[in-house]
Amino acid sequence: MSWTDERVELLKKMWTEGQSASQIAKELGGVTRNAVIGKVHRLGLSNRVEGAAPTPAPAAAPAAVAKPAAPEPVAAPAAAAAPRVEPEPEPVRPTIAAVPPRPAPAAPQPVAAVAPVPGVVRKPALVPAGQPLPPQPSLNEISPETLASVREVEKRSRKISLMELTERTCKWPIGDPATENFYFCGLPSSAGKPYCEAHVSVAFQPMSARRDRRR
DNA sequence: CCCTGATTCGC
DNA sequence: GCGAATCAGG
Repeated sequence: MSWTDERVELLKKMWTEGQSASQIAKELGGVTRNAVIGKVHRLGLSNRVEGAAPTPAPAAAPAAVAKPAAPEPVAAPAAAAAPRVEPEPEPVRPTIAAVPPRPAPAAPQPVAAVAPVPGVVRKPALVPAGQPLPPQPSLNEISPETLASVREVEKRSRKISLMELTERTCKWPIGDPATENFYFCGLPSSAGKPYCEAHVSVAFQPMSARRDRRR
C-alpha cells in the first residue's frame, strides 16, 4: 500500500478528528499504526490541537507555546471531572443481558451541527414502533455535568457494531436498536468495566436518589 | 497487559 | 519517503 492522495486525505481527516493512529491504520488497511504515525509526522501535523482536547480530557491543556518557564503550580484537577462515587451494588441494571440501561433518551440525531440546548434532554415524542421499551430503570437526575460529558463522548464514539465489540471496548449502545442508526460507543472501556469512563458514570450510580413518585 | 504517540534509522 | 523497532509513557 502506498500513500495515495485519498489515503492521505483520510488520514488527515481522521487524525484531526482525534482518532488514534491504530484506529486510522485499521481503517486504512494495509498499514500499521507505526506507518500512520510516521506519516503523520512527515506531514507535520502531529500537533493535534484543534479547538478542543479530544481523547484525554484532563485538566486544561497547558498551552505552553514556547516558554515553559511559566510558574504554573499545576492546577489541581480536583473537582474537574465528575468524582466517581463508589457505587453500592446497586448499579442501574441492564434489563436485558448485555444491554445496558437506556442511555439518555435515545437521540436519533446522527449529524450534529444543530446545536442542541444543553441542560435538558427532551425525550423524543415518538416511540419507535417495534420493541416495547423496557421499563425505564429510574433514569433519575444524572448530574448535568455527567450528562454533558456523556453527550460529548458520544460524539466521539467510534460507532462500532456489535461484532466489533471486544473485551475492552465500551459496550454502551447508542441509538435505537430497531433502526439502522444504532451502534455501540466503542471507546476504550475502563479497567474491567464494560463501559468507558463516561458511560460507567451513568451506568453505575450510587443509589437512585429517587423518591419522587408522588402519589 | 492493554493502549497511546514519538523517535530513530536502515532501507 | 517509508515504517519496523524501539522508546516513553498512561
